[in-house]
Amino acid sequence: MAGKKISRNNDFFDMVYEVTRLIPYGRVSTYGAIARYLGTGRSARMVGWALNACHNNPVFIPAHRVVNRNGILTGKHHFGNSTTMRQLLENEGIVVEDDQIVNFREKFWDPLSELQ
DNA sequence: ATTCTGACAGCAA
DNA sequence: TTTGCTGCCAGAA
Repeated sequence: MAGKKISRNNDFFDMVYEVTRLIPYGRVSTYGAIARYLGTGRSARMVGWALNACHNNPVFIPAHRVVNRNGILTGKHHFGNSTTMRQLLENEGIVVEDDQIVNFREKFWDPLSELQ
């Protein structure tokens, strides 16, 4: 192999993808929670940036299960149509009203406490 | 190398 | 309560 770098080694991006993949079906997490789990609690924006490039990853990543700390679908505009993210969530039994997850507190999955 | 930007979060008015 | 500004970090131009 003549030094072909498809994806960087375990970068922050891959870490984000890995955690995001661990979010259970029907549950959601937040950018800040993932960032905090990775140790860099103040890089929540980087989590979003990483998910923005998640299409580079061959593995499916349930990025629709990641919302902001208020349970709002701030990244819906990055799923092609503005309704795709909401549909994906509702498909998993999550109720979304006005771009916000209903009973977000109950659906919230925190890697810090769940994965320990 | 320097500057800009962003799928956030926290805090001040 | 809602709105707006600031800090944050890493990648892209």
